[in-house]
Amino acid sequence: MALAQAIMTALIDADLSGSELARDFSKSLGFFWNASHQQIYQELRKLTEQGWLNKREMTQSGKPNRIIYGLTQAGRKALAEWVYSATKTQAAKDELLLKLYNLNESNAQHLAGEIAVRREEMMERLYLYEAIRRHHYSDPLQLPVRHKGVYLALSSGILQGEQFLAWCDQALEVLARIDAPA
Amino acid sequence: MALAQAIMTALIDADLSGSELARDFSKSLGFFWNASHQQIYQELRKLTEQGWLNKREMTQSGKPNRIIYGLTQAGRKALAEWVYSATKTQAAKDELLLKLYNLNESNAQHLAGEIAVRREEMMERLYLYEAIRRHHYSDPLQLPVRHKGVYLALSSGILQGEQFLAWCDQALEVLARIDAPA
DNA sequence: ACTAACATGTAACCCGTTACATGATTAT
DNA sequence: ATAATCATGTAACGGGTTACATGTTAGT
Repeated sequence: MALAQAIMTALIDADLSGSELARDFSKSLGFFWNASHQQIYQELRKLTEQGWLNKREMTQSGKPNRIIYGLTQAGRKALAEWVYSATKTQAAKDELLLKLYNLNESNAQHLAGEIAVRREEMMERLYLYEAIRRHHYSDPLQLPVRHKGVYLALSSGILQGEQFLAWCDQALEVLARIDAPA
Repeated sequence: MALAQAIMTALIDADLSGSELARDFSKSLGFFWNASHQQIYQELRKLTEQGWLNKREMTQSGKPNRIIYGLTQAGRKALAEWVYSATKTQAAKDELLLKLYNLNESNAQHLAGEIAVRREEMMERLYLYEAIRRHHYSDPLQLPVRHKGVYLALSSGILQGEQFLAWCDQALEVLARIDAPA
């Protein structure tokens, strides 16, 4: 949908190689935007051809050479303009909700188990988010403007996560009251 | 991802035509699972070939004939088994969060406007959810088991929506404090 | 030498979206 | 008659996922 802009956004502050980008997309920015390394390499080629990124090879001792990508002036301009374009959204799809539509006495405990696992995973993710917030965004009012935006995105993740925990608790309570079949 | 199961789930209680399914997928179940009519017709064909759905033509006075689909025994069995399979999740992708990573003095008011619009849309959606809850799920403890699952899915939507409103308020406050460039 | 990990890719497939097509009925 | 709507589709395209491919370096 907007992988190009996601990559360019990741390159605002620092030039990165494909593998570094892939790693970032499974962390920070990746909390809100997933991308596999295959997608990333393909998009990097397109963006370079388009003149929005430039690349340079970096010889490393002890590692294969990396190709470092950076935003061109044209790239920064395109990214800044994109902010004003129509904003696309892709709603989440979670098979768990669909499965709940199929709830019955037999599968209630199984679904409760799935929810319990999800709850744990979200707890871990929230610890991570909170750690980032504490270390980098403890005083939101003092942040430079752009970082306030990043802080809001992080906030969104934290609020969503907390809401999810509350929902899990409610769901587990409901499911626990359903008697197994005779 | 699981369009087949989404369609079968919609057919648990009642046999429906393609167009009715398409309408449902822009309402109730569709709150959690989007699908266009093109997808639905294609999937209906596959599911019928597979023996999970049967179809019958219904002559209507005053409308073109509709083809009504219903679950077969094999279909119900497959759906019940699917509940125990690995649960896939597709995280939401919202360009708005990405755009916030690009926040600056110039675009802050534009982004605030976008968030205000989103807030309104979510308010409307929440009114709808709440209306459904009041009319059909006012006493969750007394619901038949399967409907308790549906109620939990609805609950999830409501909690998510309320969380989103809270986030919008927070974001609008932060953005309002950013001074426009000279 | 051999294995594991790193870095960069290519190819095939699936699914969802957009655009287009067809026939039938109702309203004007 | 004609336009608008309903119902059911088909075709082309694009993005994402999965699987596979290749070369390099570090560790043993």
